[in-house]
Amino acid sequence: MNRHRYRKKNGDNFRWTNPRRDLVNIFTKEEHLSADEAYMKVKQKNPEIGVATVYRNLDFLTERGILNRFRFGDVKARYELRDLEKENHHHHLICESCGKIINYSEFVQREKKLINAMEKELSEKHGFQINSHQLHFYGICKDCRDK
Amino acid sequence: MNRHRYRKKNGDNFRWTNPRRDLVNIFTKEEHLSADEAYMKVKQKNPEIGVATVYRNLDFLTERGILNRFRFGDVKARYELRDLEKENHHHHLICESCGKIINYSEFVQREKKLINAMEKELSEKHGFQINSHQLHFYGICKDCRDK
DNA sequence: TATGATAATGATAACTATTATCAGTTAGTT
DNA sequence: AACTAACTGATAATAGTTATCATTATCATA
Repeated sequence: MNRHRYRKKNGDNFRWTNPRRDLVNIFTKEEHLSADEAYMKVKQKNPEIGVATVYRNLDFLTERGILNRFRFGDVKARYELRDLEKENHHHHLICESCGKIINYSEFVQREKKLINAMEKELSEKHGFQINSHQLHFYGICKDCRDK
Repeated sequence: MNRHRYRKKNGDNFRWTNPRRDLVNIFTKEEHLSADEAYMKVKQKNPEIGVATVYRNLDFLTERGILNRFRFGDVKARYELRDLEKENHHHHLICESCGKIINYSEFVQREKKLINAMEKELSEKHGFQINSHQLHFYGICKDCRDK
């Protein structure tokens, strides 16, 4: 009886551990952290934690659809909480000078129409099943321009 | 006299060397190569070449606007010749299963309108000077679905 | 055409981000 | 309480890239 409950609750027997909870908490406060940045943050709460655990759990959370993983111009991967509500759907402006990342959610409505049409045509034409899309703008942010 | 000619010809005194020529040639034949893949290819023509030279020149060519550098889901960077003519403007479908990259150029007209509008508004609102954009679709390609 | 200046190269060491291994720990189940 | 499997932290290993440095190649001028 409990067994079924448990199984039901978390699909394939994973455990909701402290490192996982901590990571998610951190990403509710700050976005676009890389693995090492996230590692620093968790360490403040739990100094015992190892890097490997952070990497493993960033993978874990990404696979489970809790985090999004991005690779902007940088070598290192960056993460953010997945936006479950459509209202939060957004894309990114990336500053090529300082690396700053800005979210924007303007145009989501207009974009959605186009994206839907594209997904339809592309899947028909290329037999490609589209799961997600990323629209990135690269350029120079205000601060860097002012300098 | 010669001096002026020379200076004029190649802005800040770079030299159009064999490794650079070879790399560009390779990318006219094949796209989306990573540094190590490109290295293998140039080596066939010039076995003396070193990896460092390849990395350096991929940077060089990217900075000079001759190549585009991308980072798809993968850690490694991939390159393609920059499309100078508008007709070649395209984006990418990336298979999350096998890593295959497909170019597509459908919707470029419709997209352009939206992108222009976005660039305008985003630059006004965020003071961000946009230099380029990338639109990537992630999903599963036909071959992988059929398996 | 010799020369001096400097751009570019190749070998290799160093570095950064990430992944694999493994023994020990923890949590959930019986 | 005992068993099992998930998870952890330490650490070694790997992959991709960058830095260093001595040598070579190229061009502009003497």
